[in-house]
Amino acid sequence: MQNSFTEENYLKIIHALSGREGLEVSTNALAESTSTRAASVTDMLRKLAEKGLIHYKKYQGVRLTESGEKVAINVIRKHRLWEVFLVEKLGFGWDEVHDIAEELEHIPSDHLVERLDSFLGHPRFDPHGDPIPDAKGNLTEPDYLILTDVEIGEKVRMMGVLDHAPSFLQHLDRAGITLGCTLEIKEINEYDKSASVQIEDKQTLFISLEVSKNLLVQRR
Amino acid sequence: MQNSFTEENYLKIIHALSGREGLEVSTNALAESTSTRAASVTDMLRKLAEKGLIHYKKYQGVRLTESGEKVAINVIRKHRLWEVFLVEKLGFGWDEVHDIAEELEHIPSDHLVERLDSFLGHPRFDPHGDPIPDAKGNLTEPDYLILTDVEIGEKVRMMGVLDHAPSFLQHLDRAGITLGCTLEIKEINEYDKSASVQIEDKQTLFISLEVSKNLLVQRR
DNA sequence: AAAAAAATTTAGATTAACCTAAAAATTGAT
DNA sequence: ATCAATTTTTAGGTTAATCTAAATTTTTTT
Ligand SMILES: [Mn+2]
Ligand SMILES: [Mn+2]
Ligand SMILES: [Mn+2]
Ligand SMILES: [Mn+2]
Repeated sequence: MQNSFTEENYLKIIHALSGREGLEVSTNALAESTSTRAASVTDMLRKLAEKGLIHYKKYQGVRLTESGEKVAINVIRKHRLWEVFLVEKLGFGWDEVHDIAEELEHIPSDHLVERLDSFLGHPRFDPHGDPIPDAKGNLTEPDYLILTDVEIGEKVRMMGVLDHAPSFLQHLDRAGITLGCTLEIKEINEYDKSASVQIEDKQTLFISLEVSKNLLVQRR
Repeated sequence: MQNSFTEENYLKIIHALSGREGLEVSTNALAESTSTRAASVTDMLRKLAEKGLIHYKKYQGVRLTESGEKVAINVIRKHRLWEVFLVEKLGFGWDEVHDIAEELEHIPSDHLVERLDSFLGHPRFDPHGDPIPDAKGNLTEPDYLILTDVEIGEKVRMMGVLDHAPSFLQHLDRAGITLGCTLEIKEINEYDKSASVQIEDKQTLFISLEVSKNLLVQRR
């Protein structure tokens, strides 16, 4: 039996919320992320458990089974490949692609995904810096740091974002902060923890703590 | 309110069945084409009528309203553009793309369709020779002839197919009959109405009446 | 113009994915 | 360890899209 659109969304969200350690995910957290009520989540969990896609015992939270993990990673692979397509081939901005990819990720042909992957040149990362699982389902999260963990004086390379909201991405565009650019922390303001950051050895500007918390970077 | 996947399929099928004269379509014909039962069709017709997408009076068959026609043509536009993408960019065969396009045609972003159209270079026809409606919803069916209407000795160009079944398309591939190729009717067999046809001034082969009935061609 | 056949609609159910309100289980705070 | 707060589940409903079986309308044949 095929998994529905809705089931795939649940699996993807369970994957995201359980993090790399595969922690248990709570009913309420899922209700929040799926924009449904806890009672509806319970219904769906029973169904997913019956299909062998999650481990579920009442009141104990859920984890993906191997088979559920496989489905989730495949959906993530499709989501991220389609985002690359939209940005690289169709010229969309990185702030415009999430909702469209949210639909495209449920198109079911394996043949399609593999051809799309070739057409795009087997990209390793999506337009937000997130890694793209390979055809076998291997997904390795690179361990970047968050900008708030960088010391004054350090030069880092911008590698990804934690928040994918269009408004955040547009804010970065206006500041000239793009994937791969160089950032150097000049100073950190005691009062509000905002940072003065030099971008690409050019202009220096203030970055709020809110923004710093959502920027993934790499030492260099 | 948005139209569901199912509603879009009904509208597209009503469009196809009512032909260019916009004839009434019967409940049974729709049940056949949608692979559902007549009772289910009746339910859906009531809904589509309430939304103003079809003209419907009990026992009288249906026609699309202007608004329904617009939706149907937009779905057809998306279907055919995605088919061009799959063949031209991803390298699929013309026999492989229909089912995938059947899913992609329901992805809702207008912005996406217009960018896809540009990316593909505003193609006028899909891989099966079917015309692609423009962004304003204009769809002009070229008036091709069916191969059975061509006289002995005439040279024609192959412009499209009436049957889109993979098995038929593969049969044409094996015979070397592709879109745009030249065909000359050498003779017609009295017994079974099969035709001897010369393809691209090269090999001559027999084509059954069944095949001839599904080939659209143009005099030249 | 009946009667028979065919097409269509209505009636009454089912399934997936949701909901609200109430009950039960777990957690956490004294 | 007990009680209150929080979380989760159960109970009972709704809506969209389907179904079968029965009723009704239209069409065709005699
Ligand atoms: Mn996204
Ligand atoms: Mn992304
Ligand atoms: Mn098709
Ligand atoms: Mn086509």
